[in-house]
Amino acid sequence: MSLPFTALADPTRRRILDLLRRRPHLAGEIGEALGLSQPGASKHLRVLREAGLVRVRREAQRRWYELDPAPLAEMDAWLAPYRRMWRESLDALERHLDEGRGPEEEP
Amino acid sequence: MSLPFTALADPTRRRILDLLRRRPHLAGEIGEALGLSQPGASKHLRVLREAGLVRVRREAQRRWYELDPAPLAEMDAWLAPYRRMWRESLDALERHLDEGRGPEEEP
DNA sequence: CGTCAATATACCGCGCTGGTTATATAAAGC
DNA sequence: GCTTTATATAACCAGCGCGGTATATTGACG
Repeated sequence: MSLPFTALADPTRRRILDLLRRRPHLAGEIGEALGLSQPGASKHLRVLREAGLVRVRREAQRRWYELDPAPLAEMDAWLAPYRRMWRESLDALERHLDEGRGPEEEP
Repeated sequence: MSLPFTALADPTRRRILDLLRRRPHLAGEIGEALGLSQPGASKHLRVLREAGLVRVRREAQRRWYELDPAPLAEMDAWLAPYRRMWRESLDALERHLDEGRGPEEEP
């Protein structure tokens, strides 16, 4: 359960997922899009693969990487009980705004 | 924006947040509850503080730590565009089940 | 003021990570 | 079969992260 959290700790890997969210990509495309060395991209993709966040489809020498969002659902499940809490904060802010005053500091 | 992701990459820090979700805790309570050395707990709490995930209230020598869920909302915002995707997978699974067959492998 | 209690910081060792360069693998094309 | 193309792995290195022990800080209390 911990794997997706550690995989997403790296901003480069989050950018990779943001790419794959639009459409599947070749490993090479990903590296080029993010300005990575070829082995650098390959290593990040391995981490994402082992976290179950991407799947690979072979086509000759090429590797099509595509997103598998299932582990993100686990993260979402972890977040769920907290969601209530920040909703409450936002609601309080809205009530404050409804009173006709902004949330600025008192002078 | 990256700070909450790296803060949550560590399972011990996620457990700390799970504690704080119920009620505020003293630093010492947290360390004891998780079987950490006192400085170990203190360091994790610092990381969470710098990520904006916890606030501290001083009371004599004691420090009450309480959750601030706001940065989790940022993570949730990052997750949002993916949510649609795993929902689709779940829907497909449900349709499959509705057809009267489980999702097991074909023999 | 000295001591105790609660927490934070300094420092250290080590394993993991992210990045690189060099090399291996695998398929395609000639 | 050799070369090119696409990707993966190996080997190496710098640096960070997390764990611990030792020490500093801060406030309460006598």
